[in-house]
Amino acid sequence: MKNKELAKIFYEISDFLEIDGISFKPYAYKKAAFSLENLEEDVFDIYEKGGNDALQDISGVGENIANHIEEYIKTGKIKIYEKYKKKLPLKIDELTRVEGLGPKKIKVLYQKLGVKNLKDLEKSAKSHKISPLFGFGDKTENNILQGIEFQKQNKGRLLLGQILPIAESILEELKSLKEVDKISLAGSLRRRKETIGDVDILVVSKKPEQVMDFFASLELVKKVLAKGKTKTSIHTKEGFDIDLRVVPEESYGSALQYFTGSKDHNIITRKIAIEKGFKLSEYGLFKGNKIIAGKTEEEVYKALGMEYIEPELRENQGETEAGMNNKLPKSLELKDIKGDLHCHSNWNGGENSIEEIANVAIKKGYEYIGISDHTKFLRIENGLNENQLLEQDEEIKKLNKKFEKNNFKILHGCETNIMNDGSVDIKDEVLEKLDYVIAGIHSNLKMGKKEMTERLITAMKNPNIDIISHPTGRLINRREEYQLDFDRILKVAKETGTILEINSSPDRLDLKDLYIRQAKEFGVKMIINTDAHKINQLSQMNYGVSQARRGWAEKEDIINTKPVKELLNYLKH
DNA sequence: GCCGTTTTCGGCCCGACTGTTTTCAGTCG
Repeated sequence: MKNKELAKIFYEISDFLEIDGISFKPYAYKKAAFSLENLEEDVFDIYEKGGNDALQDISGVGENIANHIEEYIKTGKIKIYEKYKKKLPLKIDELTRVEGLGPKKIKVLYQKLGVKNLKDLEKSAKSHKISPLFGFGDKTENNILQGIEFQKQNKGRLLLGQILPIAESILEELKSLKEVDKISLAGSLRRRKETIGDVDILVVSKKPEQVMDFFASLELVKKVLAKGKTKTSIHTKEGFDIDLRVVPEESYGSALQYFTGSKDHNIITRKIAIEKGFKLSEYGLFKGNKIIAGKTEEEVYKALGMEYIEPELRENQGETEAGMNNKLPKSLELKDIKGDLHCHSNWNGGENSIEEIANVAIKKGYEYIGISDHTKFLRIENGLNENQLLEQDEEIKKLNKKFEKNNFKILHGCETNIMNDGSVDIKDEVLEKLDYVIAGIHSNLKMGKKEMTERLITAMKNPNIDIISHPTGRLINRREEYQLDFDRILKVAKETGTILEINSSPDRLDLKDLYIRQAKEFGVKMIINTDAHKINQLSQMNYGVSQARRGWAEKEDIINTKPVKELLNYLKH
């Protein structure tokens, strides 16, 4: 699929144009890149079927960009992109990822100091060459250094949401081979960790050579790093590695247990085995030379004297002890989710109508869906004002009549903005009329800890605010959480009956696993929402569910596992 | 460079905040 490659190029062209001080064109390229990125169909196929005209049917793609795409399909290159790369030989994506650095600052840094990449940037900042520049200062220099440090910590790890769909499609391809008897993902991907270093796949096969040959010739392979009978490693075009291992049938379970990890979990389980007079390895659980378990994970855990431990829990956070005392959480499943209360429609910046969203929700088997559009402070998302919210209410009432026969209900909410003082940007008398209210922080993210905590607490004390969206504001690999006294937040959430969101968006996953577990211990209720801005994002619910599982949450902790009547009981009004 | 119930040109990308300035440019959501 070349869509992502092309999107990346257009994003870069957009940055180049911005550096050149050209207005509006960068916006056009960004829009086209965004469309391509989210396109379901391969742009090559679209071109093959309908030519240049079909390309221009893609939203944000006109004559010029269609020509660029055509040029790329035919020659593998785009001239103006090559020209810019020569003129400004910069690692633009690397540099713009540093928070506070945009195209204009990058241009100055390149012209005055010859900064081309992150390494140059760090060198210049450390030797204090940046602060004397016009328009820069001590604080900017410091922020740059902090930004670089943050990026370094996250190096080489991609988001779960980027990798899982690719890995699952490879899994499907391999599964279709008749030589493959059993197959599973392993490693951090199977544990649904929020970021993934590389992908591990385990296979049982009597003809490993054929499986390895097939795997090494997959379309997404950029380079084969190693290829043998039991292990093949490849580097993908997407920039991550996949290891495929073939293991004997009789030790499939112990191998899966071993390669799923985590490392700390494995150390603990091996210690437990030794205490019981066994030896645990990827080849099986042994008593002396005799194998006593290994075919399935279940029998391995059972032989070790514990309940089966779900992969998401295997982080050495007390799961083995809980497993021996029958105290593991009852695992939450995607099918337990009965609705999604954080969805944006085309009334604000979203893409689809309320009716379209409702129809997808019905198809998913949901009992309800909540529409929670942005409100007026967020101009760029076309946030709604009081009057528009009331108009929207009328539309939803009409639609609800239509959907009565489906036993399905649309709930009307909104996602208000929490201002600096903890108030929100919609009047209480309108909030009162809605089924529920979500409130979130979208501005002034760098407040001090005390102020930020007070800001959120004031919002939670508002009797009209039911749910706090993405409570800690992090963007994985890109932005730190707000500074918050999270214990106080949990205390006030419990006191006020405020629900905390587990946002399923793969770059948020906010609350994170650790906080989910804390919230559960505090008795704070949570809700898993997708924050979908278009209908296909409604399918990202699985990421929120696996995050909740990693946080030991059970059905009773998550309010949208409840039917609509019970759900409404958890809200404040 | 794209787009159109404002339709082939003239809008689009607004407003707050930060860090730098001393009236504002750059960045972010």
